[in-house]
Amino acid sequence: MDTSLRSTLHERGLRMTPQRQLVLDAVRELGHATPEQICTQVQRAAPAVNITTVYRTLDLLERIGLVRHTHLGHGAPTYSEREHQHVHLVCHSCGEVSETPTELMDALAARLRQESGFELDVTHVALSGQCGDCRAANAR
Amino acid sequence: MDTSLRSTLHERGLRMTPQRQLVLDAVRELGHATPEQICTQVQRAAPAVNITTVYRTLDLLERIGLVRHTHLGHGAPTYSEREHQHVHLVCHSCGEVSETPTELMDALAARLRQESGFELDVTHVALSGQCGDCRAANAR
DNA sequence: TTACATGCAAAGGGTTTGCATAACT
DNA sequence: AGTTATGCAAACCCTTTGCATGTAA
Repeated sequence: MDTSLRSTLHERGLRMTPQRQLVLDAVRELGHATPEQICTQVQRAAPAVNITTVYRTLDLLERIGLVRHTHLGHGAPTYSEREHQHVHLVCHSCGEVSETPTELMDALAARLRQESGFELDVTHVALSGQCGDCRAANAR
Repeated sequence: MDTSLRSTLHERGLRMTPQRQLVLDAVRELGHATPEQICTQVQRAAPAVNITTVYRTLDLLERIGLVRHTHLGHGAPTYSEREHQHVHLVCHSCGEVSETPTELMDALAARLRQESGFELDVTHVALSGQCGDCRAANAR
C-alpha cells in the first residue's frame, strides 16, 4: 500500500516491515499522539509489537521526513504527519490542544529571521496560554 | 535580606526557611536553570539540601508568583524570576538558548486573542528553530 | 503541641540501551 | 553469511509520593 515508505526506506538500505507500516498508519489515524498512544493503537492490530520498536520507528520516520514531533509543554511529545502543518495551542487550565494555521506565525518568523537570523520552526513547540472557554469560566 | 519573600510566605501561613531563600537566590543567580542545576548551586552553600526540597520549593515559589518555568522542548524545564520576562529561542542544532524581548510576540498575541479568544502566555514555552550561526554553518 | 518543612527512599512516568533472536538480501 | 530489525529486560533521566524526623509558631 505505502510504496513511498517502502522506496524511501530502500534508498537508504533500510527495510520495510509490518511494524513500520503500522506505526506510520497509527500516526496518520491519530492525528497528534504520544508514543504510548501510538503503541496502543498499533497493538490493536499486532499485540506483540513492543513500545521500544515504536520509539525506534518514530525516530526513523522523523529522520526520513515523514513525521514530526511537537512538544506540548508537559509530558510526552506528540507525533503527526509532516504534511499536517499547524501551530498547536495548549490551554494550561483545561489542557485542551487546538490547532491553528501556521500563517499566523509568518510575520513573527520574518521578524526573527531578519533581526536575529533565527529560522523559526513553527510546529516544533506548542504555544501555551489560556483558551477562550477557560477565560470565560474564570471571569465568572 | 529578602523581606518580601518572608512576608509573602507569612501571609499564607507558610514559613521562611534557609532552603527557600537559597533556592530563590539560585534562580536569580543562574538566570534560567533546570531543577538539577539549581540544586547543585544550592548545595554549594548547603550540601545537605535534597533535590526533593528544590522541586517542592520551585513549585511553591511559582505558586506565589516569584518564579516561572519555561519548557525548552527536550528535557527538564528551566526556572527564572517572574520579572525576567522574555521569549526563549532554542536552536535545535546546537542547543543554544537565547532570549528576545516579549514585544516581538505582541502582534501574534493580539491576533490570537481576537480570532480565537486564546490568551497567549509568551514565556511558558520556547520557540524552536535554527540559530543564525548554525544556518551559516549548514550553508557551507 | 500542633502545623509546617525537610530528608530519605522508593515509586512513577517517559525514554534509551544492550543483547540475543529473528528475518531479510 | 552478513546485515538489519525486533523483543525483552534493564538502565536511565526527571519528578512525585510516603513516611519519619525535625523545627518553628
